[in-house]
This record gives sequence, C-alpha cells and structure tokens, in this order.
Amino acid sequence: MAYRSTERVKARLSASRERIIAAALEIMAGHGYAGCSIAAVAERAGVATGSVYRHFPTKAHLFAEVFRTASQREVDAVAGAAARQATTAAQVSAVVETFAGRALRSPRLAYALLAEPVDPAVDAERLVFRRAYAELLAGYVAAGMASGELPPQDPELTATALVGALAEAMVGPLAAGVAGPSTIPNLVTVIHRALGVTP
Amino acid sequence: MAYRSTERVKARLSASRERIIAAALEIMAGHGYAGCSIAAVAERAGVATGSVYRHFPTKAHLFAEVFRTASQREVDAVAGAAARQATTAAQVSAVVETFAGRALRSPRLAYALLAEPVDPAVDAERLVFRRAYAELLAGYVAAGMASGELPPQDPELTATALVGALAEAMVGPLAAGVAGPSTIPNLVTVIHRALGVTP
DNA sequence: GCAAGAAGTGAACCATCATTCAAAACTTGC
DNA sequence: GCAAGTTTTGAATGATGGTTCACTTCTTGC
Repeated sequence: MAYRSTERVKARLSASRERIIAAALEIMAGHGYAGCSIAAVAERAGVATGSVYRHFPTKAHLFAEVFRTASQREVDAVAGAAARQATTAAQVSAVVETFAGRALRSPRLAYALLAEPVDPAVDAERLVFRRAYAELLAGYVAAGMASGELPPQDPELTATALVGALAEAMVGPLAAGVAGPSTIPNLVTVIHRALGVTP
Repeated sequence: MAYRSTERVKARLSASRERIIAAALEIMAGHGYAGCSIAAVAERAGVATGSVYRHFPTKAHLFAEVFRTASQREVDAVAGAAARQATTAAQVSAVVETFAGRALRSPRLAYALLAEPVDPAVDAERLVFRRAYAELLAGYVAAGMASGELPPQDPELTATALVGALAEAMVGPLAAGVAGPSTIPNLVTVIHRALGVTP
C-alpha cells in the first residue's frame, strides 16, 4: 500500500470540481446552455475533457449540479430578503423585487435557469428550483392567512401560480431585452392583489 | 413541357402534408416530443422518411408548424368560450376554465405544448403561443379598465403574468397526474383577485 | 405509348458531441 | 529511487437520428 490520497490531493480534487462547476456556470451565463459542450467547459476550467468525468458521471449530472448551485444562490437571496420583513405584504414585495431585480441584472443566466431549452434530466432540476420558490411563498401565504392579513385560500396553489406569474413576467422582458422601470412595482401590485393583501 | 402538376396532384400533396402534421401531433399527444423521430412520424403518416422532407425543410420546421396548429386550436377554443361572455369577470373565468379544462383532459399534449423540453427552434413557437394568450387576455383587461370593472393597471404585464400563473398551475398537476376538483375554481378566484375584479 | 418531369422511397450518410480508455504524469510511503 | 497506486490527458470511439440522394414509380400532355 504505497499510495493513499492525502488531504492536499483531496483539496486539489475538490478545487478542480469547483472550477468545473464555475466554468460551466460562466459559459451558461455568457452563451446559454447551448454553448455548454463538455469540451468547452473543460477548456475553461483548465482541465482535459476526460477529467470532467472523474467528477461527474454524465453531462446531465454536471449540469444538474450547476443548476442546483445557481438556483440555490437565487433562492437564498430571495429568502434572505424576505426574512428581513415583518408583514406578509412586505415579505411578498421583497420576494418579487429581489427575484425580478436579480433576473434583470443577469438576464442571460436568468433565462437559462428559467426557460432555456435544456436536457430533460436537467429540466427536472428546474422544477425543483421553482418548487423551492413556491414553498417559500406558500409559507408566507399560510402565515398571512393565519394572521388574518390574507383571505382564506390554498397557499400551495396561490404560490405556484405566483411563481409562474413571476417567471413569465421575467422571460418576456429578458427575451425582448427591455423592462421599463415600472415593471417591478406593477408586478408587486398585481401579486399583492392576487394574494388579497388589503391595501 | 410534358408535365405540370394538376389540381388532383396538388390536393394529394396537401393531404399528405396534413397527414404528416396529424401524425406528428398524435405521436406528441401519445408519447411526447421525445418520441417524435422523423422515422416514427413518417411511418404513422404512411410515407417514407424522405418524403417528409418534400414538405418540410427540417424537423424543426415541421414541429414549428405542429405547435402552431395545436396552439391555434387551443387559443381558438379559449377565445371562443370567452367571447360568449358579457362581463370581464365572466370572460376571464371562461379563459381560465377552458384553458385548464382542456389541459387536464389532454395532459400529455398540454405538457408538450407548455413545458416539455424541445428543440430551441420549436421552443420559439411556444413563445408565440403564450403571447397569443397574453394578447387575448390583455384585450379583456383593457376593456375591463375602460368600463371601470377593473382598476387601472398595465394590461400587458397583468396578462403576461396571468398566462404564467395559468401555465405553472397546470404543469404541476400535469406532471403529478392529479388535480383536485377545487383547483380550477381556486385558480379562477386567484386570477380574479389579481385583476382586481370587484367581488 | 412515350418523353419529360415530378413525387416517393429508404438505406446510407454524416455531423455532432458525449463518453471512453490506454498511455503518461504524478503522488505517496518506504 | 522505486514500486504501487491514482489522476490526468486528449485523441479515438460510438450512438443517435436528422438529412441526403440515386433510384424507382407515378403523372401529364401529346
């Protein structure tokens, strides 16, 4: 037994893995999923194509993780912003503003995460992403109902519908390239009304 | 000049073209876009694979047309149902009920049209489909504002958001396979609130 | 019936990449 | 330095399925 991987090597492996994920994310944010061949990712990460397969069994696995990483970052940002608010109305405003603001600031990435055609196995990860938002929102809706701030409703359904509304409202502008300054406030208003926030 | 295509031949060509589109649609409704190879479509239409290319330059062109056909049918059904109503509230109810009812009755097709991963060129057609719904809704929203039935708002944005809400609310049930009997009425309620329909 | 042209055929072709793998380079403990 | 094992490499492989094309079959006008 003359060799046994040591901490230093493990750290390098792990760093390599991270670089691959980062490279994939960068290419996705720059050229969309379409531009993400394994060869391109490997080159950007500074490794050989074959090395990618030491870390991920298939391309789908790699991109599932890329999606998961990027999505988690988004959800965390939104959840963090919402958590700082006290009322349901303010929490929902924070969700919408954070979600939309970030999407408009990184349109290419947002498009890739929300709507770009991807491998079916990766698409599944997108559902998880959307569900995470829905569950975040559903929590606030349920709390709002409990406190009497919102009328009785099915929190899951409302939350799902709102996630769809948010995503769709972003994809349009992202494709068209422009969103007026009133887009976000108007969206907040619509969504407040949908929830039944008393004005 | 010994040959010049005649009416009879033109009719046969056209019939062939229609059969190809119909076959593609049937396979899509049965097995999703994933199961739609040109070979499978050709076989179902009763022609050779090469013949498909007499009618469509590429697979993407064929399926763009398939999507267009199917989408138009959906939009027409929804528009027809809404047109029979007098108030904005009733028109919007008709849109939601017709859209959702049809989707739940043909879940596989609905999933393919709404959310299944497809070729990017075909995906573009999906945007047209969604935009058609959005424009239909925007018209009713604008009319409702004009009549005072709805509060002031950006009809385009509201309509876009509602299309997203509808689609998202359908994709979950379509994937899971079930939608409770209260899904549609609840969805109508949420959307009425979003629009600001006075109860 | 025949020539000219159009439509139909389907097996072969080919481009694209994800994936593999044999060899090379590197690590480790002694 | 060496043996044993691990990681890296990147060109070759291979699967998929859209697309082509040389050939056959059909249609038309005379």
